[in-house]
Amino acid sequence: MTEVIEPAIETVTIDVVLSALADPVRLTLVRALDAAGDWTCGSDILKNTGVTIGKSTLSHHMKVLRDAGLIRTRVDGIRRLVTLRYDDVERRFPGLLTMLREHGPTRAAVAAPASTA
Amino acid sequence: MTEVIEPAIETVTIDVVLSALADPVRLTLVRALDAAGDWTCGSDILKNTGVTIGKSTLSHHMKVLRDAGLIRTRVDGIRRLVTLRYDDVERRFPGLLTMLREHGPTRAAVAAPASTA
DNA sequence: TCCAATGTTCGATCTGCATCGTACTGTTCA
DNA sequence: TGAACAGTACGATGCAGATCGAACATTGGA
Repeated sequence: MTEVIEPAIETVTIDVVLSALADPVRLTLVRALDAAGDWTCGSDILKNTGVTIGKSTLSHHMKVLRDAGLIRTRVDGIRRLVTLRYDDVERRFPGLLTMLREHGPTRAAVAAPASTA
Repeated sequence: MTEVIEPAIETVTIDVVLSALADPVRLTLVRALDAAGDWTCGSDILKNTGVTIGKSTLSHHMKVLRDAGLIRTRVDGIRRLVTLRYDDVERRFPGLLTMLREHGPTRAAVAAPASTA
């Protein structure tokens, strides 16, 4: 039940949030966490999203998202469960996550793996 | 009165917008254009913001912002006047520009140029 | 006790992009 | 005509960050 340290939402600046969301992989992760709507572990996210990156890279991205105040991490036995800090983020940046939700993933990002070629 | 080509706001994706806003210089430019609220030329923006970059770099940033649907450019004699596509952007990404406006520039970004050193 | 699974940390590498300088275009004005 | 000005285009450079692999820590089972 140990909580991993995270910044208070009031201290998070929009500059950091925008930088965190500017990366396509991280954007995919955030959308996946939003869709899941519940505590999810890293390896499951990789399976669900189909993103093919190493676990060290995933760990790096998670840290960026955590430092940006976007996700919360909880230790549960062998794994780290993460979830979107939806309420916190919506309180500080109203409409931001809603925007991501309504403007779904870009076609290219979705159709990329199994194309007709 | 020639208008420089710009993307239709409906074709602009949030991925591109987030990438455009992730750069601190471009964020400063957007805020400056928002504060100006009117057609402004590039060299004036540099003066007003105190940003110290070459004109070719400024031109590059303007192109990124234009391609992201955030600004509009108009040719006026010897100079290019730019303005924020406020209504367009607010229509497609409600709350985004409001968010930038309310969450003003980070302290570090403001105090940087004229320090005590 | 040992092993497999999940993540983190750290160093190395590689790529994308911000920046610069130069050359060039187009415009205004003397 | 030519000079000055505003901006673009392009190639080169440097740096930040995305990625990887290996080593390590921790936990849960067999």
